[in-house]
Amino acid sequence: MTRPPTSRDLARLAGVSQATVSRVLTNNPKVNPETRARVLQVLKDANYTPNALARAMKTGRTDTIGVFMTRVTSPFHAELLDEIGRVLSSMGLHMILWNIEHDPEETVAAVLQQRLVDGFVLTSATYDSKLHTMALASGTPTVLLHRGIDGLDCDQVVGDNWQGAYDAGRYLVDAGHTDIGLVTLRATGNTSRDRDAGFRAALADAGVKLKPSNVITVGVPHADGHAAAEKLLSRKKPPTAIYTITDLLAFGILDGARAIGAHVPDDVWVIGFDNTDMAAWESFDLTSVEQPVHAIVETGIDLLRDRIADPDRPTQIVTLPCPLAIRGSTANRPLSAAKD
Amino acid sequence: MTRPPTSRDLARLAGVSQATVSRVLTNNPKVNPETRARVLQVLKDANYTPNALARAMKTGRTDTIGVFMTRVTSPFHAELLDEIGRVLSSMGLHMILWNIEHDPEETVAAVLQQRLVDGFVLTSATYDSKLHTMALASGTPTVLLHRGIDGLDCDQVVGDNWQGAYDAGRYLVDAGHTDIGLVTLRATGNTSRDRDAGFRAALADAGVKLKPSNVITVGVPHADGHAAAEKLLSRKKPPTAIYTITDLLAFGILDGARAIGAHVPDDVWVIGFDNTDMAAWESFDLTSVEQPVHAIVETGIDLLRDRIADPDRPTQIVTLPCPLAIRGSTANRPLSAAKD
DNA sequence: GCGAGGGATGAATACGTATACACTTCCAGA
DNA sequence: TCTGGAAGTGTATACGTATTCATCCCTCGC
Repeated sequence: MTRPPTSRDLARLAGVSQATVSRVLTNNPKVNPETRARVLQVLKDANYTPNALARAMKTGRTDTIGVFMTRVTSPFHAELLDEIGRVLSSMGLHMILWNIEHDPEETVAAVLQQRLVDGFVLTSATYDSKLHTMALASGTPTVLLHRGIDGLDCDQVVGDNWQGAYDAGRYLVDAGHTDIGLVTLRATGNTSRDRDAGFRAALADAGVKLKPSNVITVGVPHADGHAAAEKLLSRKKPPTAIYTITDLLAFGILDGARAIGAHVPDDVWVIGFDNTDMAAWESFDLTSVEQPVHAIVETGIDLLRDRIADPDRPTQIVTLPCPLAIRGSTANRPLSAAKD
Repeated sequence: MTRPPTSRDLARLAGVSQATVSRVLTNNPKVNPETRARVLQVLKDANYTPNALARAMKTGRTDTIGVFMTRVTSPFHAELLDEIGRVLSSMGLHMILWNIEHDPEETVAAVLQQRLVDGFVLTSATYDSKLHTMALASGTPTVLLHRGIDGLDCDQVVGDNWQGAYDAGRYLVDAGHTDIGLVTLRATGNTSRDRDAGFRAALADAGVKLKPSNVITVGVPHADGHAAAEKLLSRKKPPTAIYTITDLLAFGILDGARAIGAHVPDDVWVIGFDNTDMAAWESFDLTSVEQPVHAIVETGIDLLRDRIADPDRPTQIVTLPCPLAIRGSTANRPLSAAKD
């Protein structure tokens, strides 16, 4: 037959009622072992799979999680997405992926209310977006991963960006750097904000002044890091170290340095943020503050499942440490050399 | 009310039947303009969104496409995924993403029959996988993007990998190279096979011998390219050019070269395949055979929609050209130098 | 003035499953 | 012997929407 067989078709074949077939499918204990075996055999012979839509409509559960993300081509986001996919599938959950860069706001708004997922994962919460508000208002369980919103009554799992940035700053200061560059982003979310603020705090605490001319605010692409490095390093007296708030920008900075003949780390140290896989590549060999992607995702999905199971539980905000991964872009060297 | 309002609730509010509300929602012309306006107002006031599951169950269409993919963290795959997401969302379609690396075979098999998507996009078809066979057997419209299966009666859109590889080989030969390295993958799909075979054919046609010791078969990660380059370039008489079948491996090769002090392109030329965004980065500046990602995806999704609309139309196989993007990793230089 | 026909709407049903409820059988306990 | 209840199964219904069919009213043409 061209139409896929339904549980009713198979019930007839097995000589039982549709209800019994359904009970077998849901592992309902109230069914005679012999009957169960017979039905299972029929199901198997017919290569039957329950219609997920009908099941979802009846139970109200779709076993699907909606993920909102941006810039999938960015190395860190790709790793984050990969990890989310891994964890969800290990739990038997499907993933619907929405790229909020591509989807117009009204589309997203409609999607939120369609009840076609059991929960939402937001990875790119920003202060100037209403997405998280709308998601919460929809009544669908929601968790914020990677980026959080302070004070929002919503489960959140984020890295301790401020501390990670502080440690990076402290590390540079301790190595003797006093003329330090900061390539930063306009703070649209807590990540960029804290990665900026924590770093500044470390320098301030150490009494190292951050020259305004050493701070460059850019956009997200690699090319912007490239341009910033050229700008900073083509000065008469360029900074001896540059910290930036994403690995992607750091790669651009390394490239920019290469382009104008500045050597890393001899002429300038470079530190990124995210510790993506690529940071370990020979081309970059980048010191970077690590995002505990695995733990963030694992913890976040757990929180989401807990909330799906019990929507009224108190919200939980988890902050995970971001340790510094040291590599060749900041090879330690004598203090005097750094100051030179 | 805590439960989302249904069309029946709103029908009562508007003083019409549920059927009329439904007619308004589906833009059925057989409804009085005044009634339509009144209903629309009520819908808007209630901020109503139709239940996607119920609608899908009734119409048999979910407006969702299932995408099967691997290695999202690989630059090319990330670009492919991004493009697929862009195109689907521009058509108002949702995307369920399955990573066939993570999902066990039986999970995938079950998914294929659940009718929860209108169509499948397979981007990683391999000869030793049954995925494409199972997808076709499920009766759900399916298209193969990027990787194809020769002779399979299924819509396919692929790059002309063979020609692209041939052109790359020809380009090296024309530049005077005679001692050429090939870093290749075990041919699990048509891409790796053709990117290998086309290159070999170009050399053979030109009478340039490919030394067996110059051919290294590796795995997909960056590190494997790195290792291969070290192996090839640490010889007494290393090849003067290396071609490989993915950009990711090429990046590894560039890194490996850097690691042992070989200079690109003075000591060795390097050519990759995919022409990812990263190939243009200063660190790599990689000559690469371009995959027309945009055209592949756009064409592929069009084919898929056509097939959804008419399942019985003849299958179509589209092959798009893969031009060579030349960059600094193969800067042209005098022939004599190349031979030296 | 009357029937035909079209426009607008409501009532009823179906999609495929899960589940509350009713029913039968059979056995234990009085 | 009778009864209560458990085990197993079937019947009926609901999920929320789209759609067929029937109904009603109004207009138009004769």
